[in-house]
Amino acid sequence: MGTKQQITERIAGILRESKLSVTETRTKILELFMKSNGALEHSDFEKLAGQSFDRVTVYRTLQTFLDKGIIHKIPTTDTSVRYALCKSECSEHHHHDHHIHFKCEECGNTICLDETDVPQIQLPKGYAAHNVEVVVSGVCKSCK
Amino acid sequence: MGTKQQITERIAGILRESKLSVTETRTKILELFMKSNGALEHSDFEKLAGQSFDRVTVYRTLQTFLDKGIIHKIPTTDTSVRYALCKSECSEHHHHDHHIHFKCEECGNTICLDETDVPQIQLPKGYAAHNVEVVVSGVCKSCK
DNA sequence: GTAAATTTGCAACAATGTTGCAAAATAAAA
DNA sequence: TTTTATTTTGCAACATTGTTGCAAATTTAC
Repeated sequence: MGTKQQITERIAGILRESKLSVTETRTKILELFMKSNGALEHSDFEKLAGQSFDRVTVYRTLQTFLDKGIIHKIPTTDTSVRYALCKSECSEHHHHDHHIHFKCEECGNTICLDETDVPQIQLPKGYAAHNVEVVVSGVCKSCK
Repeated sequence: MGTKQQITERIAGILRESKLSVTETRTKILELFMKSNGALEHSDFEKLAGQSFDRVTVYRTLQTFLDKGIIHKIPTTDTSVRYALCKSECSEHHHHDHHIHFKCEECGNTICLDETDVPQIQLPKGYAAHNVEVVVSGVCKSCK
């Protein structure tokens, strides 16, 4: 994954590409996403960071990242909202979120299965599909 | 769909099958589900009913219906939780939620496409799938 | 280094979800 | 049908989560 220094550089690059100021909070939140290798929900940021972020700042930062296509949301059946890093093909104007999500019932982690494409769905006549979200739940590799 | 009388009878039947007391609130909430032909979220109940339910009662009623397999949740990317009626094959111990959900971007409605099966997903090695949720968003029949 | 623009943190608020408990409604028993 | 036991409801109080305005601090551009 590279040295601390390299990661910080990479993060600064991502932010500049999206025309965002490189701030401490944004850098730390992106770091958490890179380290976590899974989806994070709002409450994770205040815990994981060790230090405490301001709640409002986290909300605003996540919204900004969403707007710029740096992260995407993952559907859940509860009230939590989960976010994950987008791959490089995503941009502010075009989201290629063509992978499925896997939620492990053991460890609770949600991860993006980037190699697994979402299937074609044959809808009834009269329906037009713009986006397909797939969330599989079960037991993940590590918990098996 | 039958007369008001018939519907009330059918609802009472559903409740008794699940060993639940037949109460006014439960009956009205099930009526709303049957009328709506789509998914409902919590705030809908207080609005749709004309009268106002107690918030706590609605929460508890929905939780009870979930436990008994009368309704199921639908994943969303926001903090709202959406519920829809289960078909007859569902029970307290076994959920056959093998249909996909469609969310219309025009009217905002979410409906169950009961005829459309959930596709088989080929997961990477080491992952075991227990449940697959599919939510398609786009434009529905009525809004086209 | 200074000025302009952006971001942050606080305070205050709004919305949503939860728990305990007494009153009311429903079901079961007599 | 009336009485008793069980379940459900509604209220109050609280906890959690998300939002907005604005002044202070930070970052960027000059």
